[in-house]
Amino acid sequence: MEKETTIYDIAKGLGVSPATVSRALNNSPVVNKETRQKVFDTATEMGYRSNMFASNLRRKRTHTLGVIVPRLNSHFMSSVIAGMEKVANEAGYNLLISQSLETAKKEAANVMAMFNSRVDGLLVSLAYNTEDISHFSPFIKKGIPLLFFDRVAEHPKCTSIVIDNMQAAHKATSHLVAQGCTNIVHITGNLKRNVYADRLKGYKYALIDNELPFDDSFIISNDLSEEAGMEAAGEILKMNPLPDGVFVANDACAVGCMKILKQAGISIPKDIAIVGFNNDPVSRVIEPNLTTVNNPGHKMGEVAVRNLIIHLDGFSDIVAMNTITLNSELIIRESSLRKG
Amino acid sequence: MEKETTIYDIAKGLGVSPATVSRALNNSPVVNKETRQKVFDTATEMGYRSNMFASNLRRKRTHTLGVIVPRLNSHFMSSVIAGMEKVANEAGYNLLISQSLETAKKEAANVMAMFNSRVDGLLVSLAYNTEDISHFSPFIKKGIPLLFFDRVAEHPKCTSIVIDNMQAAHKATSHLVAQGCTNIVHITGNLKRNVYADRLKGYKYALIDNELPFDDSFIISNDLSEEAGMEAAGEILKMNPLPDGVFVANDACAVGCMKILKQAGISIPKDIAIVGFNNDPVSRVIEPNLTTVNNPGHKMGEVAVRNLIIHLDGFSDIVAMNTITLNSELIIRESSLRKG
DNA sequence: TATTATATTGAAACCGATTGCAGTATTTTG
DNA sequence: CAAAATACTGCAATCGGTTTCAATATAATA
Repeated sequence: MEKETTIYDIAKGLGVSPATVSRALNNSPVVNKETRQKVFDTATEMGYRSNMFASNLRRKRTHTLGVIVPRLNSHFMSSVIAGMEKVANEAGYNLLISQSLETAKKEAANVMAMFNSRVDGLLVSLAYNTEDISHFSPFIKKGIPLLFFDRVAEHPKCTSIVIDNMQAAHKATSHLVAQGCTNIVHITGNLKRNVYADRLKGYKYALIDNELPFDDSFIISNDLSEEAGMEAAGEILKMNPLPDGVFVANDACAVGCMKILKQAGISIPKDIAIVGFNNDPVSRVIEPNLTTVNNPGHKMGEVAVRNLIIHLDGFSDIVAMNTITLNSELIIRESSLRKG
Repeated sequence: MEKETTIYDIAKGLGVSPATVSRALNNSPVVNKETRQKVFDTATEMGYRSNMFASNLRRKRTHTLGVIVPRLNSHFMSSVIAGMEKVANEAGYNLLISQSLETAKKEAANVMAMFNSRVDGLLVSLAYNTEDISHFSPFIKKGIPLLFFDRVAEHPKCTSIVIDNMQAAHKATSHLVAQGCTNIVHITGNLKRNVYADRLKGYKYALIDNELPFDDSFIISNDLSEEAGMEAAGEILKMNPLPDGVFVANDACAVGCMKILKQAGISIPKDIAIVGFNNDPVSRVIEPNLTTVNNPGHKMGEVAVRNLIIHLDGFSDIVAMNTITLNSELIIRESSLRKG
């Protein structure tokens, strides 16, 4: 196990000082071009690699971004992460990723771990049951940039990256109405999370705008898992009269719901039209194919990291914009098409 | 932006030396229990957090594991990552994750990045077109543990975590035979990757063991995407006589294949029985539900990281086992059930 | 030619935790 | 009571870059 070469070795081998080597390796303009070239040459020759700890210790920058997500293994989230990784990698940043497994407790623990790892910035999508964001205060106090995406929290110092959930839900619901639905059930998650609260609002306003009654008893709230969707379908089947449309806040739950409805002999979309949310791969597999809202996860990840890095590199000391909204669009498939 | 507190601050505030503070914080047995308690108290009181760079610089350990995967946004891979994250987090390790996007070039770049980040160990699943593993030599030369999972490479110094792909494929194929199939097509990926080569072997030996002919023209090789599956279905439809079974090396491709076959009026499983691989969520959504091999991604991630950490913590200086094989099982669903 | 500006380099002090070695105080043993 | 063992604690070097400040050499200007 040979020893690591350091700038001191390079310096000795070249008869210059470590200071010069350091400057040369960092492309400092003050060092002579020939010297720099010589340094680079011997560096590669000796198999030198920079010791990031020494560097970080001195510079107090880690070039590492923390990411906390509820779960890694959903299509949407892994797309987000993929987008983040792409941009971060290109910009020379590392990603430290952890999952809260949907609990506020683990989220708080992860936040502290990230804090102790001294990440340069933190990207967060909140857990299902996070009540308040006081556990992020170490970051806010220290002025370390904190950025929320998808499941966001309001905070004057934090940027949020979202889609317009209300508008998307409005479109989805209006689409159902346009297809002739008048009794539309909405299945949603924890209303403390903006994404679900906003989708509910969009649903509600769409009904109102279309002069349909809004009825609390048409709202089913659960954890949006596939199993929960199956249970929700059971409830729907008991309703009298039977609803003729269902807008579900994610695709997994919509799929579970569809499975049971189909088993019960309901024809989709003829008896009940269904719209999901996220555009997960399953939405193009279930039969009939699921109408859904495309949630641009990959792009969201890219935008989030790019934004954070720009901020870190000091190019936008201006007032960081507080909310960035990405476009999403309704993808209409057979599960909701009752006309033409 | 208040200044960071260091062990020096704690030392000063307590009238002891930094050395004692360091030892106390690391639970060294030599320091007096009362002293230790006092150190811990003032540490929390002053809002101390350890500076990992200083510590890493001195100890030459990063407590960070590198992970390189082909893509993050597949169900299998995100499950693996989730499992890894769980174990790593519990053991106080960080995860540095990057994706090769299935190209050997980016894989090599990521390896170097990991090397320069001085990860304590590296976990890799190879890219689609990686030809040799010479780009890992910096790790091997330096004796930094390198562990492959799923898509592995043979190397005397590296541990591999896999499932028994050959056996799984053998079971899958034999199952098709047991269902009365005699003309079985196999759709596979790049045969340089063990997973696909082994699945092909399993398919082949199953045919032989069941006294069916093995025919090269029944092998379709592509990139296993859903689109590729659709194209493959086109080829299958042109075959004369029409095959009565298809074993596909992953679920996404199997799904694409099924879509086209169904469109063409083929009845699954009556005309053609189908088996996939991985047990992706789509396999329980497509109709008929897809028979597939359960690939325990989450567990694979857990085992990989646990193994690596045990190795790093020096508990298994013995001869590290070279291959760990996890169990997988065939999950039989309607897409292949022609009897009983 | 003397003076000033410019270019390039080096010495040494950091950054913050860890650890070998030595020192002191207290307790145990002979 | 002296000698030896035990229990803590502190000093100071170390890890490997970065950066301030001063020094020297060379070129430009008066």
